Amino acid sequence: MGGDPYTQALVNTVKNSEISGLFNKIADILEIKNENPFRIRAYRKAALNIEGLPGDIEDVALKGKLGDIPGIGKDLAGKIQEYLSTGKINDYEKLRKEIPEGVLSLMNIPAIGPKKVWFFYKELGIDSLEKLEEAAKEHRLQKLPGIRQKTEENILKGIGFVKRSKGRTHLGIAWPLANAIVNALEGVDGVKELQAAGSLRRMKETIGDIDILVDSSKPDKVMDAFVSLPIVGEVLSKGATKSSIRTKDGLQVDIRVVKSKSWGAALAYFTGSKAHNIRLREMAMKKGLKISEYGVDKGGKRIAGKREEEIYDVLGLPFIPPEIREDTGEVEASLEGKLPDLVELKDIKGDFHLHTDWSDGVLSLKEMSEAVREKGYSFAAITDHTKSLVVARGVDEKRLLEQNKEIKKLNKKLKGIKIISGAEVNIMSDGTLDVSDKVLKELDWAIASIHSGFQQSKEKITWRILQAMKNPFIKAIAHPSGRLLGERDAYELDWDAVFNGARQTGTALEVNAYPQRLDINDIACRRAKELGIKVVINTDAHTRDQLNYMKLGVSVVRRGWLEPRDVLNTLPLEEFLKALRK
DNA sequence: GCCGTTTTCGGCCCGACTGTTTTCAGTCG
Repeated sequence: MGGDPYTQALVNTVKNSEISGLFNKIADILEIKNENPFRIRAYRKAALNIEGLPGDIEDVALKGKLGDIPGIGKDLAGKIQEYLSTGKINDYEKLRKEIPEGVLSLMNIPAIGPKKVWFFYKELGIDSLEKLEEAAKEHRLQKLPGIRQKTEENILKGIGFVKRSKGRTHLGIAWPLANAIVNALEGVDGVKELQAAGSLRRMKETIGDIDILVDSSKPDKVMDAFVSLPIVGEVLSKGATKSSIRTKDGLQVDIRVVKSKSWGAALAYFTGSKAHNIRLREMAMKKGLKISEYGVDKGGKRIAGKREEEIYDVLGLPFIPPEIREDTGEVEASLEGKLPDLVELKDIKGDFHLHTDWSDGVLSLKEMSEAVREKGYSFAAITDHTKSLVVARGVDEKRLLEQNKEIKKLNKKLKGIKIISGAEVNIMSDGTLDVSDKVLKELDWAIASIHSGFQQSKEKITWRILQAMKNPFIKAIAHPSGRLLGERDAYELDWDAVFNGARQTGTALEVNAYPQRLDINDIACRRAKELGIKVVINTDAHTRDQLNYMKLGVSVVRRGWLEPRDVLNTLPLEEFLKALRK
């Protein structure tokens, strides 16, 4: 395993999240114990920075560079070292004896924070979700001062939410929903501007909740319209400038109304990431400026805030696109004038992973071809499943050659679009492909992917992929990690070997834009770019609507800092085909 | 517990909303 930061991030950030998890737990306990809030914040900040570290913390520790991580001083560096060498942090072991694990877990319930957790534990000995639920149902909480019916109800609701919570929602669901909300509120009286912010605007692959920001002279109208939307399942709060609802599907949506003069500052603030905002605020402080969600102040005077660009302007920074606001080097790049010229949807000239009714797709060859032409692309590849994928009615070699002929005929008739005949070839569990070279040779484009044997060893699966890469007709590996967000983890893979293989054989890696896949992910994209490996963004569409997923794929590579030259889809056809010569 | 071209000590972000109060504490982002 090499020491490259991005590969490490992909395969081995286990220690990072273990340590950041422990620091957060320490912070929770200190909070419950009502300790110095700044000490608590120090732990939280350190946890955030460790979680967002682009490499393995063990490597950083080996180089003696722990102190270089923002928020890590002598004490916390010592605790990290202690954990890496002994697997434990002694101080934490002491703290957890004071506050049982079950008590800590109550912090996850909405409406419950450190004060109530401690209060319930101290007064009623409540140390688990179940005990709290029982106490609330028996109205025993109401016997305590400051707790009445409403609080008890909210606690029960919160427990219910935690119990059925499915965790984060993927972009494929959140993105259209946010758009629908924005569209529905656009026409409300007094609304000047309206936009989704938060992790959704940064296009993270999964999001916790949706944040909508509104510039309106009549906030009450916005609030009324918002809580009356048909998607609303429950109104969590409704105020003059801030409201929250939970949709019928359980997704929380927050809305916030600001004045025009604060629009830009609020947009920056609510877009985040938190780590990025902290960096900006720190820079501002050094310049004697103060950034808040309302604007930028200098000596108590407001000097910026109306437009988001102004926030970066006053700091002397070029505008940083939302997708890379993660404090993983974008501030430095901006300072040095080295921000990437990120790929845009309009740069995409084709889609190279499409299914038709020859296998498990819905559209005919002709319908799919016309659908891609409508998307404004000048070329596309049909890549139906091959024979061993029986569940998807994979095509055998004979049918594949027939389809190839059909496509040639179709190309003569169709105007404004060039269809490339291809296939999504199965990588069998023994590393062979289920289509012969003789047939692959007839195709313009073949991608290979794993659809079976997910449980094999890391070495075996890696080897299978490397075998496929060595085949001169395989131009790209489709959905390389095999993960399905919220459903299935990625199979185990030696990513160093996969990246090396891709580089040596000139094989591209796919960014599959299917919302459950988004595979390879943003971090891997950044790694690929560093190594000069090309990526190709494909929708894997089986229907007309799914062609729209391209937007999600583009957002993945944008988060991975990719520029048009890093992405095969941006090339004109001739150059595309030339780039494929292995 | 961290940090430093104002500082090695004394700062460190705070406003909105709810539910309980009768002027405010707790939670959240």
